[in-house]
Amino acid sequence: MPTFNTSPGTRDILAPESARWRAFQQVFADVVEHAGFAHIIPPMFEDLGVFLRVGETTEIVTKEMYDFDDKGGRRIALRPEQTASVCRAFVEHRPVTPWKVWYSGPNFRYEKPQQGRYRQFDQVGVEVLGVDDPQLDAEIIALAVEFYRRLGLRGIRLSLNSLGDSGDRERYAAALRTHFVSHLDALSVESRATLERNPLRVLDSKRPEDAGAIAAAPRMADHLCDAAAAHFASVQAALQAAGVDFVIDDRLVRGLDYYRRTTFEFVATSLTAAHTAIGGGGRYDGLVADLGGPETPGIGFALGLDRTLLACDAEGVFAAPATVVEVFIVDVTGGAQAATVCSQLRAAGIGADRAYDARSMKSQMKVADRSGARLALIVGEDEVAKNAVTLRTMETGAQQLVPRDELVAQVKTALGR
RNA sequence: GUGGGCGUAGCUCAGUUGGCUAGAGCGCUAGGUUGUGGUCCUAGAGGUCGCGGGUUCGAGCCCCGUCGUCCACCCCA
Repeated sequence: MPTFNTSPGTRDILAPESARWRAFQQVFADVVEHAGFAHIIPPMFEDLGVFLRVGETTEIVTKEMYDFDDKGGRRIALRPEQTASVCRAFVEHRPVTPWKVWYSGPNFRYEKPQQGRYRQFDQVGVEVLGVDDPQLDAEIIALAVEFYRRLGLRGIRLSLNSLGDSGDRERYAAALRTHFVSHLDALSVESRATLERNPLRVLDSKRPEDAGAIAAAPRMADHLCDAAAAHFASVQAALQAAGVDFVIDDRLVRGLDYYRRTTFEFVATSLTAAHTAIGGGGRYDGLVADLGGPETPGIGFALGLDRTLLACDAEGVFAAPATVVEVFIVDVTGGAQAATVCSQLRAAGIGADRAYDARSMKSQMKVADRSGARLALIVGEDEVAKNAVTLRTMETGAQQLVPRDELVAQVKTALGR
């Protein structure tokens, strides 16, 4: 018999981790829905063209796209991120602005997997379309910070930068190219190749040999037009007013070509592996127009679920929630009693489970123990004869006989409800 | 895409210079206790040693390939 495993870069999320994922998404939904964001569920695949707008020099597009031809001859790609899909949805439905949406779900990139990097990876995020106001930039960032706070994460560093308007970005890229070309022999081979594709990305190099040339490179701050500089200053002022700590990092470029003006990134200081960036975002004021819509400003962020949970592990916070089974029914009279009691308790809103296959009491008690239930209900011949059940508190071993018609009430009392 | 480490039971791993029927702990099942879990004791089930070739009298061990996985680079969440 052939056997199968998950495809590379994918995995099964089993309990109790799966419950933790759900709790993570629930906390996020609570935070953003209280801030007026509506849920959007875009499709997991779209026409490849939607994602090509992300930028033709980004690696997401050039080598990581999970794409294929479908049976209708369409060129399809599994979404590598959700911002482009949200913008496509905006152009398709033309909702009134400001349009504030949040999402949660898997994305796909064809990469070589390693810790914190998967071919299918989950993100939660928000997008706002139709608002230029720098106060929104600050509010978006503060929203992410609030979410981290709700998880219990403390070791978060927020890096902030402005990439300027599209004209600024081009002028800066040209200045960088000139600078690095004149220092070509000081650059690593890899960075020389990066320079060909996208001079801004050279700033991201972590190679020690590049440090000198990067330190001497022109600064983005000197290439911002007045409007972009004023916007950036307002964002900083609003963040300070909101009490959000940040550090300006004018080497922060980020991987997506569509970013304009404000960009930011959250780094988990508790993580030591390669992937310490657990979330990021920024403005993408030209993206809606690139997708055939009207000129519409946009801003948003995406937070990586897997990596954020790794950070939670490193800090020992946001543990998986406890089991929902509160009562376990042990029935040594065949199992019919367990069926009745189980459905009675469940109908009363009490988490209940039972054993099967008429196993011995000892064996059923073991299962009860493993289930994590606080209470066991034991049904044997004696109890049936007395029209009662034995209620056992697992932690103490204390037992009492409870008449069947008082069962639900007594269980609730024992559970402290 | 590049480089390196590692693939032996459900899990974590031993396995000597290549040499009897491949082991341990945990977990699982059952019993010790025919009405009681978490501790303890006993027994049992469970493995084509990732897969395919090769070398050899003989391969879990050596060689080649392949797949998977982990780590780093690249890049990013």
